[in-house]
Amino acid sequence: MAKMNEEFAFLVLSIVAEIPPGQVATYGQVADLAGYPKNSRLVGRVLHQAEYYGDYPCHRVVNSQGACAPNWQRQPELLAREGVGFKPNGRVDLGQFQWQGDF
DNA sequence: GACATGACCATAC
DNA sequence: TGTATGGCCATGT
Repeated sequence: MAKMNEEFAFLVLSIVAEIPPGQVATYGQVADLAGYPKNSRLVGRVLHQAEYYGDYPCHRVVNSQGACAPNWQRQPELLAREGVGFKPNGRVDLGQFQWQGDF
């Protein structure tokens, strides 16, 4: 498919690709950087299709709670491999690993 | 074309 | 602090 605004998708993917290893970004953050602070849902949409668009570190994007995709078991594993630490509750420590690359 | 769903976020109580 | 509600937009049926 990939019929959504490629502009938005490209921005999101570009931002995701700019996330350094060992760090993560939230959907809202990526959406804001992409210029659509309200379209955080579309970020998830794009990320879901990210592999369709190409190879992007979509696993470095988590929700506001620092939790990974509900049905994506691979994500925490990839993040852990990147060096991202997880809390006992299974969520990423945003206060320590959230990407601050654009502020 | 309309309805329901979703890898969500922000606000309100 | 935790739950509840509204809003945004694309996708699939």
